[in-house]
Amino acid sequence: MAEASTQEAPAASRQGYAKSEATREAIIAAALSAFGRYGYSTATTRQIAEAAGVALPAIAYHFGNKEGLYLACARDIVARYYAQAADLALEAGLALEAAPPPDVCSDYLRHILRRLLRLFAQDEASGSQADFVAREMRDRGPAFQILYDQLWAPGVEITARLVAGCQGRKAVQDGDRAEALMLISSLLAFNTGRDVALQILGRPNLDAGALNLIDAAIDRIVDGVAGRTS
Amino acid sequence: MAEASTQEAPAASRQGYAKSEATREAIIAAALSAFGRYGYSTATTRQIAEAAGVALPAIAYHFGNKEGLYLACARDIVARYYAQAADLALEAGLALEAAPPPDVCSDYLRHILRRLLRLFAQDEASGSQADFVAREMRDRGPAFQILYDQLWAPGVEITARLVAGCQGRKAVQDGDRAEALMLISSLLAFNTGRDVALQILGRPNLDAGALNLIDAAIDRIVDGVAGRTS
DNA sequence: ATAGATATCTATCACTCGATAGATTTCAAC
DNA sequence: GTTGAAATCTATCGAGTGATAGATATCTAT
Repeated sequence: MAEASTQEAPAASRQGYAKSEATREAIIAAALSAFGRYGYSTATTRQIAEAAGVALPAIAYHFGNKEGLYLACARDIVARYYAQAADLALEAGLALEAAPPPDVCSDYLRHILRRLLRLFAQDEASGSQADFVAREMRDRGPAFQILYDQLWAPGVEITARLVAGCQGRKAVQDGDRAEALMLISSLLAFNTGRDVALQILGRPNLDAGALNLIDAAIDRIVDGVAGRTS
Repeated sequence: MAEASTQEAPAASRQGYAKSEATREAIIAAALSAFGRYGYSTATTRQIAEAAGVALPAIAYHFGNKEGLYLACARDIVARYYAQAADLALEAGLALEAAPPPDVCSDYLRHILRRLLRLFAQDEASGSQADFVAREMRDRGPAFQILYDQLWAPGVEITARLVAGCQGRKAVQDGDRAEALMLISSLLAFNTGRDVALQILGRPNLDAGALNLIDAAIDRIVDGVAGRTS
């Protein structure tokens, strides 16, 4: 038995089945989808194993137990995120050091929110990841601290700094954080509540037309935050 | 056995234990809290029975089964809502018939959103109800259709009509519905995500000061929707 | 008081869950 | 080839779930 429960993959394999790493990734992909859709306690390990095309004990072998798999998913999300969206956040963070004028800040804010919307509405995989994170922020599971510390809190803080910048301030106040939370939360209507949103908008899916519609809504809301007439 | 599974309470009791109705209400209260906090499949009937101070089979007796209890909770929420918040919605609906000027519409919008915020942030009971509804809108459980048809869709539509009115239009467009969804969803940050919001705002609870902070954020966002400089 | 419907309880069933013991297969090193 | 570690599987366990059978307690009508 390779002790894989706490952190790492069972070491660089020089023996055993060749597809070990592929199995690991298949399990994580299936788990992300299942946990994102059904939550930690409702998603079952059998369900995940079947979706991944492996037998049940493969999960225990690679991740120790259900919670280990859940944590592995969280770490995977964080890693993917840093390889995917960190560039924009970093750029905005650097730009903010120079205390840019309000219109630059509101442009950044618009860009970040649009990017976030597409992250939510995008392909199945990204949607699952966003679902996973959003769910964890609500129903504090075992991965809460990881995702809060490494994704949610930094994301809200950057957004809050942009909100403050929109109003010509450099220091972030609690009101900015409240607005940042509300901005991000407003986009969750199209992630978490995608089906309901589609039903209300009377559309079969979030196509380009729907995204444009929502982009326009983002623009108006950001205008309000920035105190500007559209 | 009184067949109570599908709809009604076991008829006006003229025999049997006197506290029957009180038991029923205690179970519903406990169930609302448990379902709101943990969701349909994670909340257990034993947990609910214990919290209600009754034995397990009391649930089956009064509500048929777990799903029956869940549906009874949903109907209870709808009933409470109509007795509680329908006045404001009705008033706004009536006022809208007269195609009021934008500033009147945005005032209504502000009032409704503030009321909604307090509904979310209020006492334990109201919070549980809001949790229940929000959860059902995401994780379509057995009560989805009831709550969608009787609460969510009408609420979004009224909000969308106010958004349209803010922009001087009487006819509701899809963009208005998108904005309405986002406005409501933004408030969910303080219901669904209450703990995270408190942590980010660095406050122990949603007291008057916090509410004022959020009210100000609502004002700015509504200003944006109305296309008005604050 | 007592009969009968109503309401509640104790005890238990069948099932699903996460976990794991133990057999089996794969693959690189020799 | 043979060997041994790594990876995967089949089969099963104990705990917890929703449900229910059947006994018991309560209250109203007579």
